[in-house]
Amino acid sequence: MGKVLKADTDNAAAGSIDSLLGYNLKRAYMIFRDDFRNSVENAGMTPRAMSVLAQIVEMPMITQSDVARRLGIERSGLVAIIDELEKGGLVRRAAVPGDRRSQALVPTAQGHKRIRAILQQVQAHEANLLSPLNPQEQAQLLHMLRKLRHAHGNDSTP
Amino acid sequence: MGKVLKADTDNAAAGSIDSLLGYNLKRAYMIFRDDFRNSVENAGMTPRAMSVLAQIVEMPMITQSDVARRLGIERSGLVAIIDELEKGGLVRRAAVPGDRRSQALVPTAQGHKRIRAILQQVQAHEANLLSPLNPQEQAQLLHMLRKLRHAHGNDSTP
DNA sequence: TATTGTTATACTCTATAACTATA
DNA sequence: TATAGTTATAGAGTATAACAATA
Repeated sequence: MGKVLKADTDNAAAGSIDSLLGYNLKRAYMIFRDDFRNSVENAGMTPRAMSVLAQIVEMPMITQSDVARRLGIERSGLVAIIDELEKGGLVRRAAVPGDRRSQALVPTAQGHKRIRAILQQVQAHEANLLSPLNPQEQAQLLHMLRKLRHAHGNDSTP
Repeated sequence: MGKVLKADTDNAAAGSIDSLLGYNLKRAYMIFRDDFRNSVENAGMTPRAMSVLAQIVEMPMITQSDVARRLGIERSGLVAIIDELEKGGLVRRAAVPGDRRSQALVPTAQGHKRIRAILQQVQAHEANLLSPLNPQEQAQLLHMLRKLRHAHGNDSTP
């Protein structure tokens, strides 16, 4: 057969799991997850709590339901995370004028400081993990993952 | 500020989780995992069982421990999976001449047939999921994920 | 001593379902 | 009736620790 796409003949038998994107996504994800566990998570912040805090800092006064939708997770799972963040003084629940059902989430000064520090730490770790790829490849990888995600909708189907 | 890497200014505030590779890897992985659940897994094959079967087909007479090492999972978790595959007539345990501790794993004719069918099915689904990326991008994505994985070692650190 | 397969166990993550108070 | 937050519960997925047989 003729010249197919280069990556297909890279290394592994086509028709094996090594040629499946899903499998390779999982393995790559595991590399990053494990590293996270050995660094940031030991400092008492789970990946989820981090993404939640980041979301709140990015959009102050966002409601819990909206955070859940944006991150593609369940509302119910958020409660404990917000509790924890609030207990740590990083976030507080505030009343929403005009809708007494909702709780708006506001980052504290400490929350701002904390997410900045964590993001820096994670970025440093990621730079390390990504060092096998050159800068162009790193940018491409990020670009394509984002493109995939946005093409499939930011929030999970309810 | 000057022109940085294109992907960095794509869409989201740099310094948010949307610019983290780990986060985007997870979200992309979730897209593929969810699709798998709604298709192949409903036909009675988990992602793990599939990767194990594929591995055995690719390397007949591989031992359980070696499968575990290659897939980056624990030996203990393999037992139930092999039991299941064996019960389904896709694989059988065989004695290893010269080492009575090991169990070599051999695919049956049915096992061959099954993994071929499943791989085809998964590839079709992946082609669909990947359609937002052009063929070159798809190849690049696969290439970089593989590169990452192999750079960080094929097996998880014990 | 180290390794293989195995079992039993525990833990993490996350989803589901049901409730309440609002709208 | 639908939505927000909450609670309790259950399930998947996976790791850890220990054990017997064998090297």
